[in-house]
Amino acid sequence: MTDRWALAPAEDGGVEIAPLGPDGLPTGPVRREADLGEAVRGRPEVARWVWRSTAEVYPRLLATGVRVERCYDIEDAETLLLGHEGRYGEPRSAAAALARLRGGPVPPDPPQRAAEPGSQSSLFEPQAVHVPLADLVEVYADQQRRHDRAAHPERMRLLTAAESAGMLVAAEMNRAGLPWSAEVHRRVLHELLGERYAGGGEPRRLAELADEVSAAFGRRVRPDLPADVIKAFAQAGIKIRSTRRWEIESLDHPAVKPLVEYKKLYRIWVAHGWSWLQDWVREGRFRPEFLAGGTVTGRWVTNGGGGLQIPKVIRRAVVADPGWRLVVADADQMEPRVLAAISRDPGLMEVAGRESDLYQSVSDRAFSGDRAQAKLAVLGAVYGQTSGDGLKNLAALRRRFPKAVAYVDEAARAGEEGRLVRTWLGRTCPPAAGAADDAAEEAGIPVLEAEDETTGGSGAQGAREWVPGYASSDARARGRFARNFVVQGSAADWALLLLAALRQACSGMAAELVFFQHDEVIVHCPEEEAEAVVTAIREAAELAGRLTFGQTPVRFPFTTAVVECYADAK
DNA sequence: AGTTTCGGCGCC
DNA sequence: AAAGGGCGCCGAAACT
Repeated sequence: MTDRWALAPAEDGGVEIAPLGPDGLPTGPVRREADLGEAVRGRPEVARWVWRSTAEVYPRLLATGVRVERCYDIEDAETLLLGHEGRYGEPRSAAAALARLRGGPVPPDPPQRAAEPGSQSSLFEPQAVHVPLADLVEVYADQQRRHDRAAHPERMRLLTAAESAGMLVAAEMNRAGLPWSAEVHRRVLHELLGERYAGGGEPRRLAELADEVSAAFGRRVRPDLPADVIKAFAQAGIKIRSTRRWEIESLDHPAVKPLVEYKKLYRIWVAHGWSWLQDWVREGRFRPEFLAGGTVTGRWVTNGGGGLQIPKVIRRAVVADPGWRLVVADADQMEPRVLAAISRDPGLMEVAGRESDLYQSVSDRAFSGDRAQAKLAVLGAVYGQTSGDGLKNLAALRRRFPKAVAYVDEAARAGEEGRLVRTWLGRTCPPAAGAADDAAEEAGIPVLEAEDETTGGSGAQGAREWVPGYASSDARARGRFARNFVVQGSAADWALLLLAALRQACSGMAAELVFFQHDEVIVHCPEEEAEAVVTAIREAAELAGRLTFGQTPVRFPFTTAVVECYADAK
């Protein structure tokens, strides 16, 4: 069961396949077959399929009813390996990797295309450069050798395997879709926003709130225009820098209440209103296009429909099919648990070794029981808070959990200095653009930004004014980024292993993974499978912890809920 | 007229 | 009281 085979769809619609040996090179001749689905379906003994791009191949396999257990995505691995080697920005396509191997001219990557409502256009990547199987396997064999040269070869192998598994999960989720009741969604919209008026203008409730805002100012004000709102407050003798809610809310003015309410509802209307429903929900499913590893930290993104930003009130529209349930599972305090696992801070590991509320335990030890302060301190340490109560709390945290804080401090310092920063499994933070520039600026030397090639480098168009303190604030921003990167990214490493294990556990059931959001997963399953799924999630979480971080006392508990409606999960 | 950036806010 | 990390999305404003 250790068979690995390489696969490449041929340009004429057939498929090329070849068995691979331990070195990653073919052990037999490349075979051509007419049908992609049959080629895979007829070889259940293959334990891992090696291909250029999961997004190219797997949706087509799924469309013919074929699932695979494991794969290896060469272009994804190329991206991770290049990053690890400090070569961010080099073209990552298989064609480029092949050209580097052979010393030829390296082709730039084809441009990405945006998703369009209702289509799965970008999944098929028709613009990608075709690489024949005989060439593709050379790239693969070379990548195997490059894993050996990584800082931690075993972890790097786990990373590329895990992200390939994530891509299988993403493709399967894209196919399944999130169960969505358009009827419930419309009911929620009507309750919140009132009737729609003909002509596509604001619904009744928004129009009323806009009138209330205008009445409070004594003149016509459009609450959706920040410039208009700032001017209106200025005329009322109140200076504000922006119209952000936290800045508005503290003001003493009769317009505040309807304005804040307007902003909240306006957001629902424009981002998840009737036109969103029209664009993104088909046949009882919302299909955000999940993209594994879509961010530098390894978190996923969705392409289209704002799939990872579904407002809480709109989650009432996520409803299981009749007789089915949603198992909604949320990792408890994932980021501080991951920080415990990667920093090996004894105190934090002890706290994270229990399943009980981690923030409460931290507050008992360092914040005299004030959970809110403890949570603020932990998140501040992870996000790089630099002012306010955060600093005071950070000092308390540092006294009790010195290794944990030192770990993120060191990441921040490395980031500021432009050194490579990696997650636990080896995903590497891109070096900040202009790191060298900033070093120069700190020495007081004005620096020009990179010049636009199309201007021929003649003008001062790209010049940046030199401002005292500017460069160091930029460096600090890179520090915050790197500080967060090691925690958020290592959490993403762990989450990939979790998904892979959960997918494996569900493979014999009707249950399907339908949603994943950083530390939260939803499985859609027949009611009678729900308890088995809950168990599978718990076991997958612990397995992922061991696989990712090795021997560690840190636990990764989940809060799970078996519900018919997503909104009932919390 | 078409494209890019900005402001604001949703989620974690 | 004041504001730190990662994203996507929308309309308006600011550009070419």
